[in-house]
Amino acid sequence: MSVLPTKRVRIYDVAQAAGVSVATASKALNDTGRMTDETRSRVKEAASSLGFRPNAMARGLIQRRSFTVGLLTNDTYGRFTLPLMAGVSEALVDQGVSVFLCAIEDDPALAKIHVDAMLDKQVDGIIASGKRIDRQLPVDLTNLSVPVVYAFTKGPDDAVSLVSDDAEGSGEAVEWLQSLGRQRIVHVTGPKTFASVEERAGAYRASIGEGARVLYGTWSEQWGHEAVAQLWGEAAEKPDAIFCGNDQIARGVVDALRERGVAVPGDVSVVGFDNWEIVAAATRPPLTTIDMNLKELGREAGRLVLALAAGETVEPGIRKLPCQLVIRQSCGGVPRS
Amino acid sequence: MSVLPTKRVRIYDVAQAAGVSVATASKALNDTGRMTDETRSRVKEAASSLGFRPNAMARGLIQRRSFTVGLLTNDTYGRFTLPLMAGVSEALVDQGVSVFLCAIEDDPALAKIHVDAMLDKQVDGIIASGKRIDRQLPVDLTNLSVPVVYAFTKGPDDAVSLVSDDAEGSGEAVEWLQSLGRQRIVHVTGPKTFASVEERAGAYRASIGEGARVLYGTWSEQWGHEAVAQLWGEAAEKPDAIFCGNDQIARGVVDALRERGVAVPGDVSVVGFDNWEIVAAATRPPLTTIDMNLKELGREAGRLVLALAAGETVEPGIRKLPCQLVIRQSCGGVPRS
DNA sequence: GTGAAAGCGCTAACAG
DNA sequence: CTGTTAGCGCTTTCAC
Repeated sequence: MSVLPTKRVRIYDVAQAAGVSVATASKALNDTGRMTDETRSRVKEAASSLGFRPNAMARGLIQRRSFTVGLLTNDTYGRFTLPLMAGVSEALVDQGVSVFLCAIEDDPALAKIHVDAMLDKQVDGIIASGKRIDRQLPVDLTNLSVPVVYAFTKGPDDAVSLVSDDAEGSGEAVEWLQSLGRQRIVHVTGPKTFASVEERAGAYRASIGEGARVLYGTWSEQWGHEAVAQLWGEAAEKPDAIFCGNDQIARGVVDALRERGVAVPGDVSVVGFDNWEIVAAATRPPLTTIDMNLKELGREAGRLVLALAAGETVEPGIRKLPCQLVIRQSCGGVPRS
Repeated sequence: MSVLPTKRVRIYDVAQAAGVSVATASKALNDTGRMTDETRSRVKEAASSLGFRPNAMARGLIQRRSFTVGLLTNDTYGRFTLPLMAGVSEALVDQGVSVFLCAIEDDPALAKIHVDAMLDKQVDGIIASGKRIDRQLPVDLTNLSVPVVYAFTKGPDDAVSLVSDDAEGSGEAVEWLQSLGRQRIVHVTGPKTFASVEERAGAYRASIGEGARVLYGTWSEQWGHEAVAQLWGEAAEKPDAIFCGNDQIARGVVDALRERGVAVPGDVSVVGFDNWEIVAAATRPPLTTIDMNLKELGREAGRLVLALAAGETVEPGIRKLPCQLVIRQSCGGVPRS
């Protein structure tokens, strides 16, 4: 593994090859300054034939920006962070901006190390993200010298924040169930302590009105089973649809229903939340669920930090991005055009 | 969202505050050069009281290194990349090295853009990783000017590569099953076209000897169900253990067995592969499985790329890192001390 | 139109 | 022991 001593070609070499000064070369390559088209293209040709690539550190030192942003997250599992990261990266890559991924594991000390490292490296901005919309990361990101955008995590009130619109997603789920003719829709969801749980439940109640029923539990398949046992253990008329707080619960519900001989979607329609592929697609039948559009959220976060970094003013506050119904087979029905 | 114009404090300010020259300040802070302890600590105090943080770009420009490495991956799902990334990051964070995450989605053009961007940013090294041990990334990383380490993806023969030891993991699984007294162990795995499938199957056959039986299929729960249908549909004596090629197959197998009234682990023990938490822990009963120690693999990759960057010589070739049996409940038995 | 010179913030010789 | 000097590779006034 010896590294060939291929000297990097500097702008100096390009200038020399093109027979101009370094200053002119710089201007030619950056499409700034004034010069004959001939000179400009001669320099550009020299550059490309030499394979010149500008040293980002030298350039950054002057321009005081690094074409780099940091993505801070405590979502070790990556379930939420990964699509978000993909979106961020996608929005930034053609601007030449790279992304530092910093996993901080809820450890304030680690978080500080990462933030300091990013600051030292002169990141143009930071995107803070997490696994819960209603929790802050264990680090103070205010007064940083670089702009911060909060995505899928709680930030200060005067910050720029991006979250998925849980209420809207919940509305889509219920609406779909109703459009399929379902009348007795129960909501089986996670712990009351999650803001998104209450947000989704609230929207569910608002859509259903009279007869709304919410069962709170944990974010597990296990709870899906228990909820079904509870509902089907009652004397009352059974639900004909169950809207679940996430895909794991939904999978538990579907499995439990099948084990009881209840047909899904024949007798009961089930909707999940998250569109976590590994869970939703493996369920029998595959889950119709709500996708939070995390990738789009990431893209938007990327665009916003960049705008902020460029000095543009961005209205602070919480932006809610719409969710999207993903139709598979657990409800019956076919995708709307 | 206005950015306060907090001027960054430069080493110049520290020097002035401590009443020394910039050169001395630099030496004091980097613990290089010679000077009285008094001077050194006076400078350090000045630095910390001013909240001085060196500008990494300026430093990098001189030292020709950026304290940054790039992690290239085509594993969009993150199932393999995330633990790996966590390991890389963990190994590097206290060396002050940050990680660029570049998701390239099997797109050669995108890959090139990312590689170029990393090179422009003077990364100290690149770690190439993927979702398959036997496939190369769609980009040529040879002759780069920075060291490259391949982790969980195929690299050139003379490169430094890190993979999990599939054969060893397979051996651990079979050994565990045998130590539990299982006699008729069948291997249900993925497509023959995966090198890791053949590697695991080969080791399985070697351990079992006479009576080994391998069923190839797809990496899905669905296939787990089908395999059980096939095995239990035969007249022959049933297996008393099934070693699966991954956790999804194992979950399918366990579910299918339960649906047939076969007790797991009472009648049949099941072992998975991957230790993908969301699958392994949600299976009823939770899966005993083989963990590929991807995080450790990431740590090692981080260490190696840094060593290479520091000019150390690292023996090229493929390093196989051991897997680890994770005992849950699908086999019976209790963890060995 | 083009180039000489200054300098981004820091480190590394080399003097003193 | 400490300070002066010279850059790292690039962009950017400002003369010519």
